[in-house]
Amino acid sequence: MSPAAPPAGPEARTPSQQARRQRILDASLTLLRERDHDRIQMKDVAEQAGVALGTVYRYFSSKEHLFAEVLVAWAATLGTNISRHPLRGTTDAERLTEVLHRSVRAFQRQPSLARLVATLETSSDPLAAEIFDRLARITDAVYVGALHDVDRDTAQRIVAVVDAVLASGLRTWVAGRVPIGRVYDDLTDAIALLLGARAQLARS
Amino acid sequence: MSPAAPPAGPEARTPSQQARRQRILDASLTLLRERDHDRIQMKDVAEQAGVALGTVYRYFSSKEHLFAEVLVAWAATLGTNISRHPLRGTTDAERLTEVLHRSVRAFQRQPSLARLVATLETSSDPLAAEIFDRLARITDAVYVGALHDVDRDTAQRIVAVVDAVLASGLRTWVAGRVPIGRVYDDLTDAIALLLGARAQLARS
DNA sequence: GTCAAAACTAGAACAGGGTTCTAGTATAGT
DNA sequence: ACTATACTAGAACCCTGTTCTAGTTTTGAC
Repeated sequence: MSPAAPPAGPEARTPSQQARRQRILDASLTLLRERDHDRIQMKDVAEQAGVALGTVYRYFSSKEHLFAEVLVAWAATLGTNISRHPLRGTTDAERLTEVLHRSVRAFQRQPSLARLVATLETSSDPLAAEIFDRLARITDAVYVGALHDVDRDTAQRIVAVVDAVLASGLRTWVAGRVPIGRVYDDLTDAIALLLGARAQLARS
Repeated sequence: MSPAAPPAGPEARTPSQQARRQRILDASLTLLRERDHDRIQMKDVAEQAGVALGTVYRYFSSKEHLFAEVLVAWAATLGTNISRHPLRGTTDAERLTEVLHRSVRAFQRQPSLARLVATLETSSDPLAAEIFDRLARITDAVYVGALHDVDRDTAQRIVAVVDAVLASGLRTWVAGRVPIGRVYDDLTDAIALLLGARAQLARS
C-alpha cells in the first residue's frame, strides 16, 4: 500500500505543514525567475525550499502537479495585476485592448510562466484542465467586463476569440518565433477586426 | 570530430539512401497512427523501418528533428486534403468555415499529428520554426483564397485570427478538455463574428 | 576485379533526471 | 513516555534518448 495519506490539497494538517507546502511553491516560483521549469530539477526545488526531496513528493505527486499548482498560485497574481487599475479607454475596443495588453505585460515579466502555461496546455492531466478552467475564469471575467456596448453572450464569444489570439501569440513568442511587440500588435489588430465593423454599424 | 558528414536534407546521396530515409519517415508515420510520439521510442522507429538505431540518428539528429520532418512530410498531405475539392459556399463566411472545418477533420483523423503539432509548437528549435512557417504558408494560402470579397491585407489579418482559434481549439481538444464538435463550432462562431458585421455593412 | 572509405548492423554502454526506497531522526498527539 | 507519522540525507531504480564499439556491407574509384 501507499506510504501514507499525504496532505493533498492546500488544506494541510498542521500550520507547519501548510507553511512547508507554501515554501515549496515559493521556492519553485523563485527558481522560475531565473530559468524554465524544464531546466529546474526536483532536487533543486527541494534544496531551495530547505526540504528533503521525498517531502516535495509527499506534497506534490509529480513534477507536473507541482508546477501546475505553482501556476494556480501565480494566477491569483495575474488576476490582481490586470484588474488593479481602472481602464482608461472610452470605447470597447480601447478597453479590451488595454486589458489584454496588461496580460501580455504580465507574462512578459515572467517568461518562464508563459512557457509553463504553454507546456501545461498540452497536458491531458485532469488537474491541468481544472487549472486552465480557473485561469480562464479569472481572466475572462475581466475581459468581458471591458465590453460595455455588447450583450453578454456576444462579449463571451468575442473574448473567446481574443483569448485564442493571446494564447497563440504568447506561444509563438516563448518559442522565439516572433518578438513580443508582434503579440501586442496582433491583439490590437484582432480586436479592431472584431469590434471595428460592429462599431461602424452601431454608429450608422 | 563527428563520425562523418551525414546526409542532412532530403537530397540524400544515393537512391538507396533516399529510400532509407523515406522508410524511416514512413515508419514514424505508421507508428503515429496507433500512438503518440511521446509513446514511440527511437528504437521502435528503427525496428519498424528495418534499420539500425544508429542509422536513424545518421539521418535525423534527434527525436525532435525526426518528428519535425515527419510533420513536414505530412503537411503536404494536409495541403492536398483541404484544397482538393472546390469550395461550395456562396459567401466568404461559408467558404472560410468550410475550409477550416476540413483542416479540423484532417487532424481529427490523425490525433497524434495534432498532438505532435501542439508539442512542437512550443519548441524553440530553429527547424521547428521553419516547419511552422511552411505549414502556415500552405494552409494560409488556401484560407485566404476562400475570401473573395475583402482585400488581400484584410484577408490575411482575418486568417491570422482564425488560425489562432483553430490552433487553440485543436490544443484543447487533444488535451481532452473539449470535444471535437466544440472546435468546429468555435470556428464557425469566430468566422461569423469576424465577417458577420462586415457583411451587414457591405449589404447596407 | 580490387580495395579503401563510408555506411550499416546488432547491441552494449552512457547519461540525465524523475521517482521511489532505506535507515535513521525528529515531532506530535495521546 | 510511547507510538505513529513526518522529515532528512542520500542511495537506488528506471526509462529512454543518445553515443559508442566491433564487425560486416556497400559504394565508388581505379
